[in-house]
Amino acid sequence: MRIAELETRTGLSRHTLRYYEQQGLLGKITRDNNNYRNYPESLVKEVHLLKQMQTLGFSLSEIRDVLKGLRSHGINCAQGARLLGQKRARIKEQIANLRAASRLLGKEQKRLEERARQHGLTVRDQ
Amino acid sequence: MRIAELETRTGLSRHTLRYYEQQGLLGKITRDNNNYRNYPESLVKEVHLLKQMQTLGFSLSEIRDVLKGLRSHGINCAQGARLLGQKRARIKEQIANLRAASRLLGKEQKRLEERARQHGLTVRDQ
DNA sequence: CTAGACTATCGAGCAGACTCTACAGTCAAG
DNA sequence: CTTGACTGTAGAGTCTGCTCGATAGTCTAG
Repeated sequence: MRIAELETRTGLSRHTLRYYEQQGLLGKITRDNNNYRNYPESLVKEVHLLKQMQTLGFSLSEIRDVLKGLRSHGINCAQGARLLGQKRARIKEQIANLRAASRLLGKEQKRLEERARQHGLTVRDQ
Repeated sequence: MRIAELETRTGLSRHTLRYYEQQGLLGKITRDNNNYRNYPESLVKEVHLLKQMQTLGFSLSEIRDVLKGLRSHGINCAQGARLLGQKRARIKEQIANLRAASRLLGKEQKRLEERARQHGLTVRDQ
């Protein structure tokens, strides 16, 4: 597919897509005779994973490593698997962190709601 | 406490601490007669929360709002509580995302391990 | 053959979050 | 009273991750 399609299907701008390619995040993109990029179908999924990992706080270079691992069919499988294992461990940690933060914020939230009530104000959902 | 102590107790550099203050993340810091900052004990905890939230992908300005909310004793309690509620909602979303990502990576990890085995390689933990 | 849509490269610019350097005031110890 | 550790301000520089603009090649329709 061409860049316009990938653009609409991933929600990223062409600028960003080309930037990602340049940063080695998308692997080798083949070109047509006219020098236009020809993205493989599979990239849509990869880009979605990329975005997801990004919202989870992974840096582009970390994501590059993971995607590289996923693409390593035939070679470096063991290494790729190890890398994914590491990322999963980090994700597990993050979940624990999130739970802790949520608990803490929940406690503070309650406190503030209590105070608000004392001030005669009503707490409304936005 | 002075900046050196806060530095060691939070693991942030003095540069970063002053930067955070300048960005309004630490609230109003009082000064001694010599113009040295005098940080309250409570800041240690706040900075820890700050760091935690940051690893969770919150921006400094979002964190500023949350910390402001926590500090709003007496005023804006309702608003602070609402804000915390919003952040918690976002955290909940993130947990769901993380779970999904972990599942996905787990599947890929298995696949790669399988392939590695086929290639006669052993998967070792790092 | 030309207009318009699409594609390409290259380089500049920008926001966020630091990080560092230069220069100067404060203070306790010797 | 000086030295050295500590503190302060101000401003420049860095790195990441985009984002935009200029300029130019390609292709399809009329």
